[in-house]
Amino acid sequence: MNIPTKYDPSNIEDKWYAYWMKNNYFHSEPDEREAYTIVIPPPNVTGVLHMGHMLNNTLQDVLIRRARMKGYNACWVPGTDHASIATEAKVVAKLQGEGIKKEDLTREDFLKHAWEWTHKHGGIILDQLKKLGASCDWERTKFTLDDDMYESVIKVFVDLYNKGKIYRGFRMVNWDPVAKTTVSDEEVNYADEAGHLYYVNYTIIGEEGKYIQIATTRPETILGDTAIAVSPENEKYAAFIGKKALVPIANREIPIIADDYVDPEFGTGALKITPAHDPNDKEIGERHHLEIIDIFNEDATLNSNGLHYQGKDRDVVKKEIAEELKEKGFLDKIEKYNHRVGRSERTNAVIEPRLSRQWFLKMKELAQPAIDAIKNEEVKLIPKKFENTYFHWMDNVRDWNISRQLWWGHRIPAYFYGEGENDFVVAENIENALALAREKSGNNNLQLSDIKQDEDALDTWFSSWLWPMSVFNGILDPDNKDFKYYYPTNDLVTAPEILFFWVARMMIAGYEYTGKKPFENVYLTGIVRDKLGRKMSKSLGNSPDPIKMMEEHGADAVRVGMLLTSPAGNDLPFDMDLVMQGRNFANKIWNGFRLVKSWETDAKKAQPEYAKTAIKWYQNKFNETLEGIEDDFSKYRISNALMRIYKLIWDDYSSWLLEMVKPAFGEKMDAKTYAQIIEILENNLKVLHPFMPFITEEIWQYIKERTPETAMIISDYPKQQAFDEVYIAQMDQVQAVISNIRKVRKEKNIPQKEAIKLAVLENEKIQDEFASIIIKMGNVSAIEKIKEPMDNAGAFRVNLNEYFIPLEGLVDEAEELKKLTEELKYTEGFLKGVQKKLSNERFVNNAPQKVVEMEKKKEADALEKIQILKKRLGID
RNA sequence: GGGCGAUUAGCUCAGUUGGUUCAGAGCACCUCGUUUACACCGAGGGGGUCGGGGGUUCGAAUCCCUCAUCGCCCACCA
Repeated sequence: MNIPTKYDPSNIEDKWYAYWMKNNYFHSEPDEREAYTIVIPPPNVTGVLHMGHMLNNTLQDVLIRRARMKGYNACWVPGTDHASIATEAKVVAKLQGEGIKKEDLTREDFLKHAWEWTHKHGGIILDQLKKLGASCDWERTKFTLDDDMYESVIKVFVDLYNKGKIYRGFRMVNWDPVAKTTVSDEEVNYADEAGHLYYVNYTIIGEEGKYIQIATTRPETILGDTAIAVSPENEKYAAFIGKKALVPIANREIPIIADDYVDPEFGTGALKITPAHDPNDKEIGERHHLEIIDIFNEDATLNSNGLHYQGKDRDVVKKEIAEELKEKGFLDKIEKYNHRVGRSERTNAVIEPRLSRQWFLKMKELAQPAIDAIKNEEVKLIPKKFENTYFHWMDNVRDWNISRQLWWGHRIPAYFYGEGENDFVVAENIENALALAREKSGNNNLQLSDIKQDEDALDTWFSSWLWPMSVFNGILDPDNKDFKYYYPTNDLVTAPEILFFWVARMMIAGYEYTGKKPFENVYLTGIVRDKLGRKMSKSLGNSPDPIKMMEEHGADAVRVGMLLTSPAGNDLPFDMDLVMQGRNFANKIWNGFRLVKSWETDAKKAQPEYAKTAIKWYQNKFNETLEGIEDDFSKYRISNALMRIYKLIWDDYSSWLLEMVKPAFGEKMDAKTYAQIIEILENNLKVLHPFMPFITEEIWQYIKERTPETAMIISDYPKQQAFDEVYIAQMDQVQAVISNIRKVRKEKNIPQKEAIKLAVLENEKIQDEFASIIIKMGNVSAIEKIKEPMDNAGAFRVNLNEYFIPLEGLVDEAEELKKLTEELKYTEGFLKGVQKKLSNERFVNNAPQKVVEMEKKKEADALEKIQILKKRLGID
């Protein structure tokens, strides 16, 4: 067999993914084992894989593969999200490129285009995940617009409506009067712009000659005023509260109210309230049940409420109305004033806040179980620091605006049968709606053609909040086998940005519909950034192409690169160097395997002492590491766990164990050692498999016979066994001795090939058991025990043992003395510190016994060391 | 403006209830090395008054106060 010196993942990775698929290892069906379930955060159906997905899905795959190997029935449900806003925007843009306007299409035609688009681009991202090695149960792939998923959403809407949780109300939207459309918050750019503050007097009814002065940047909205608000703490206006004022020009009477929102220090301390045209005014209006007067048309010209300004643009009106106010004596003064103005990203038009009728879900009560769940740790957020943010948001949760003015999505199942505000019913389908409508209206002559479904679609999150339930059909058929088996799921891996949009809402829905949490642990990843700390984005062009990266360096290398510096909740400063580190690691593993593979065995040969010792040590070390990894995983310190196995394989296994047991050149290895090394290698691979699935599966085939029932991916994870810490510590000493020998070799230019002698002062405490290791690794011809320090030798001390390497003619005595003197000086200083501590009564009395004992041992050791050093220096 | 969090080696980060191994890891860096797995390597090495200041304590990277700087979320003030 000819194994290349460099590991080449390019063919290997696809080969094994195909093999795993062929043998259906990813698929899960309920059985007697305990389930371990993850539902994927569904990516946009037409999206492409970016670095954020890479991180997120690598983590999920690590968790699922580990669970699978640990004997759980592991199920990772993949799927995609219809992403109404993003997808509809893409389809609209695509149609526009073809000269087709959305307004010219019927809903049905538009949706046809949208489905075409979805089928063309949909699911690409899922295929890309396969390249990464994601072991999803592809047979369970779901799309949020699948029929059953759609039905679940509608069922939930109807149910919540019937429970009185869903209502129609008004919401301030960002209205672009040029494009005549709403734009999302993300599409509004705020900037400071120069403007004016107008001081206007409103006369008070019944108080002859008295007026209340307000300051406003928008005098044109005066015609929509329905109140004047002052701070309840503001004594200046206390007498006016409850009275009425007259709106200038319009000559309407409006109440003077008290509201905490008003800052008594700003402007005049009195605020005109225009609920139809300002988000804050709207809220104040709701608190005080104020009238709403909308004065604008779609293009921001004034409507009939604008009186004689009807038909004129808002900016024109601003100037003209200021003039009129001035003429009539209402305008006190105009000040220059800079304020923040929002402009539409698309048209640069000044955004007009506009009231729009929307569907809302009442959140306050629904949210309570989700708050409690985090409080009593039924659901854990990892890292914990997000809990504060979570509570802050949940405690102040607002009603959820669940309608979107889009076609691509779940159409709101509300059916209108008349023009009245309440002439609608909510039902799963139009037939039920008709029956309900007849009942509600009392009109039995209503026909299907008389009722019209709401045009709007639901917010995408209104479908994804059901995801952990609906992927198992838990909404439509809560008693089904799958749902009962897999739900609640175990871990959720997602980004903190959607903690509220998604995670919190899934919890809300979970408790509302099952009474159970949807998942146990929420692992929140960070944002993948570039080296300069910038968020990776298309527009910056700083995001590497993950597919290309995996093709060039292997998915294993990329996975390692992603995980190496990604503690939970921290941003991940991505650097290609990390992938290189992953690639180098793969190569290291590969070559370690090549070495083992190259050894020939001799069944008649007895196991040498050094091999026996080395293997005993490694097995202890392995179990110590395994314990650490278990601990890391229990705390979701995934990168730490990876670092442990990285160091175990690179340092302990490759640099130490393999070198320790390596047979001399031209010699064969004893069969027992070889068999043990193979077992060790296999266990290493198993622990590594969740992180680097491909290379481990590849190497495994050379050391085990492969049948469909025995693949690395479904092998048993090593069980952690007891280990001897003392034995590990003893080997640490041995390794320190070997390092010191190498150091002396380096200083004195003695090549490793040249055997040296080693002497150790008789008082040594290290067992002879380890001598064979020192002899082999240090290329020592013999270890001699001596009674007196040796001259003309390279000397070093490990703990309280002093070693000498005879170096006739190579030793600079003056240099040696200097080193010894320095060491003595340091140790004496150390001793002084320890003794000072121990002579402090308060320390001895207050510190725990264990700590005091430790200090005493330090003191004794230091004293002994000082004696040794002094002896060497000839001081007695 | 309100809330939350951070600041430890050149970089990215550990450091679990204050006390063994408390100043660590990986990468980067420096020196030497083509020795029979690997130069995508080996061996050895240097590097931090734990952001500044003050306090509590026998003892502080760890607890408290304060200042500075930086992030995130929310509201973005007539």
